[in-house]
Amino acid sequence: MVEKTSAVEDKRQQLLWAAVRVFARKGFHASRVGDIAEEAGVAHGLLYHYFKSKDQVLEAVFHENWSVLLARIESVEETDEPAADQIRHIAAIVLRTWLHLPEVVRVVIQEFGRSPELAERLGELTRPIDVLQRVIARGIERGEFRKDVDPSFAATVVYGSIDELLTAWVLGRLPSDEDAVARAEQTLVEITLGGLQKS
Amino acid sequence: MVEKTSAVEDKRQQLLWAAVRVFARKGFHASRVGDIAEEAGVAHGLLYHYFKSKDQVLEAVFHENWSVLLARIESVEETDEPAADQIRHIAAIVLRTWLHLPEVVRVVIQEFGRSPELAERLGELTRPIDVLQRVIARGIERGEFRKDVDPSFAATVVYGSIDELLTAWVLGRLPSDEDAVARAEQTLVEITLGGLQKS
Amino acid sequence: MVEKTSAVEDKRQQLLWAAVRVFARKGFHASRVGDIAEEAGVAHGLLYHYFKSKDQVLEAVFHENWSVLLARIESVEETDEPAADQIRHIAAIVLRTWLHLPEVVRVVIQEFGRSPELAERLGELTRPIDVLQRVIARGIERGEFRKDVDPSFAATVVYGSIDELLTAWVLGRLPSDEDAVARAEQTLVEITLGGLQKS
Amino acid sequence: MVEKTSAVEDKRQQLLWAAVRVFARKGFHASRVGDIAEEAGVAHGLLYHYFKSKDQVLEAVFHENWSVLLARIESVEETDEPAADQIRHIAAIVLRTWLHLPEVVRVVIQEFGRSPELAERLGELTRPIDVLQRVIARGIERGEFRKDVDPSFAATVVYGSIDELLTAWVLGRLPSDEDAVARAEQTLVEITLGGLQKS
DNA sequence: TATGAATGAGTGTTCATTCAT
DNA sequence: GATGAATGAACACTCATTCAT
Repeated sequence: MVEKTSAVEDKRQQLLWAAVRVFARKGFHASRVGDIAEEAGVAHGLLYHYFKSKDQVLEAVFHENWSVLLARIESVEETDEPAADQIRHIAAIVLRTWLHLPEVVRVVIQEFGRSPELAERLGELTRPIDVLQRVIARGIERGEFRKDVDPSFAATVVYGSIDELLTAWVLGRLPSDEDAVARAEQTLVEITLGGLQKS
Repeated sequence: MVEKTSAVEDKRQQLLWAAVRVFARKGFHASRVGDIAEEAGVAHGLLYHYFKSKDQVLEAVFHENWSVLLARIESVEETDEPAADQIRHIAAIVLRTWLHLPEVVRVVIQEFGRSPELAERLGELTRPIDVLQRVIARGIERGEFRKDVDPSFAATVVYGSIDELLTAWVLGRLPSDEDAVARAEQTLVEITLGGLQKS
Repeated sequence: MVEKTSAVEDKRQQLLWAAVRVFARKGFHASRVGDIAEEAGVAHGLLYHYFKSKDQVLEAVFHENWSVLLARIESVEETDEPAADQIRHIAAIVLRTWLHLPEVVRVVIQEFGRSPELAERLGELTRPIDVLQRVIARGIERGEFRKDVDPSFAATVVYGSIDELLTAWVLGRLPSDEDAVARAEQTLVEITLGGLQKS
Repeated sequence: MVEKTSAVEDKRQQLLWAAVRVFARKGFHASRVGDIAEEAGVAHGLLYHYFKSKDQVLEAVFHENWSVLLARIESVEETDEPAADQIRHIAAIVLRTWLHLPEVVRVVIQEFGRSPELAERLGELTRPIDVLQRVIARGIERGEFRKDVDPSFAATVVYGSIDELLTAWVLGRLPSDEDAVARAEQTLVEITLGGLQKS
């Protein structure tokens, strides 16, 4: 019975992974439902057993990957580390996802970054920024950060840096091997927290 | 004759502006030719008098907006100001363009900043991020910036911050009146150059 | 064993009743196999254990309901009552079936009464209208009805009246409680016969 | 310019007539959009210039034919003829439509008669019954008809007779040449009124 | 029996593009 | 120039039917 259930879940997952790969390769709009089914090795009709529409597949790709990430990001908030370390951890969580699930990151970055309507419909997209904002606000309160900085601006800056790094990797503009990722994480935190200029 | 020409240019411009607004709202792929024509208040057939195809409209948006912005950004490189000021000016150019032409900024960032195909097709014109990278590299050479930071990473961080601010404005997540824009510009440069942490 | 068999019949009957209700509501063509199964509370695959196809379900509805009604109608023909009473009885049989099995009556009238293809496929079984026609013809022969009326026209008028009453009930245009049904039966016969009978 | 407008209307009308012919021949559900376009001699895409969907074509077929009929039926009410003549005229209007527009009648009878949902959506379908009901009610008031008959039942009987005659013609169950139509009209009124009128 | 996953032919609909006026 | 009717390739989606479990 366990096998039965998992077999069912398998097909859904197969389709979802196939969709991620196809979307990552050709973009959502250029991907046909048949491509996804073919990639998954099933008839295209089956896709409609598990998803209501092609759009819903994209949403599922998002929800079922992003929500995991979100949970992990939000758990960072509960630690009593210094704010700087919390930011470091959040950056690490997001950036390392690139190493495990590059296609997912590619799809999220390319499709959601390019469609404001879509991004708005899936409001959760911005929740990492909210976490960052709270972390920074607490850092300011505790005297760990400068008082003259607006937490919402600062959070936007940090998140934007993370997002842009992923974009650079997706587009192949920056090296993205394991080593480079580790260095990027380090540099990102150093710059946003310590600044570029000599102090 | 001047009037005649300018009248002609008017319709073309109307279509171009309409395209920018529509692309900004829905993304290029999800925008239909009919949407653009409707937004411009003309029949959709007219679009094909001025442009060869929908794709060509996007290219025109690119050439006739991006290149202007880019020229201004590149002109910053030629000054002999300190790198910090150059970065400040580049940020100011982009962010203030928001006040005049928010949709143009949005489309440029969204479509051109994230599409490998487009970049290829349009001949990989220089991107602002490249300008930033050169400015930072020169800042390091001249001893104005820390030596232990990779210019390409640093440029990504700065550019990402700008991008995310614009995104926040587009989506209404942050205030974007003239005052807020001025403060954002200030904060952005302060953080990326000086860091969040107390020094 | 009886129970076993009846349990089997139960599911088949459930499907058949469900089909009748769904057909009555949406018409045969617009009804999906899934609708029937859902209405019956079983998996749609089960339908194919009991019926070869969706078409066959309709045929079964026909054979297992229409023929019963028809047999009762035809039995009226065998009595030696006056034609007027025979018509009265036929109307009563059909209209009162409404009280017990409104959907069956509806489907029978709707689909079988109006579909040339079906009539052909099902071997053009005798229709109530034919019974009425014979009854009226005999009434004329026996001098009970006016001689100047074509029995086929007259039968059409009587049958049409019945049909339209049922339609009005199905659509809720006329009251259809037990009392109203009794009165309708009375009025229908009075009007159609009032004209047919010698005055 | 008149020609231009009429040419445009022509294509819409061409499609509408084509739809009527195709629906009459194969039934709505079995008719493909391509069939209609082919019958009209245009590309199938054009259908969507003039109609929102295949369903809407059916509705248009109905509205743009039935409403003409309705107007004529309702105009009968305004005359000060005896109720019997008014009924005679209403029957004549409907029955003679068969001679001019047999396919339209066929479609209305077969599709709307078989789909309660559709019939309900297009409530106007029943307005002839309402007219008949008012005519009969007035006939009773003026002492032209029996007082012991419910006008709504009586109207249903009369309308049902008309409807069933058309159905019989559509299905070829009764002769429907010009002569037969004239006789049917005569007989129908004789029978239904013979019963309604004081004897 | 009973389920519902799986199939795939069939079809409605969209939309970039063309073209007569 | 300007319009919007006309085209048709391309695609998403449905649903009757089959079949492994």
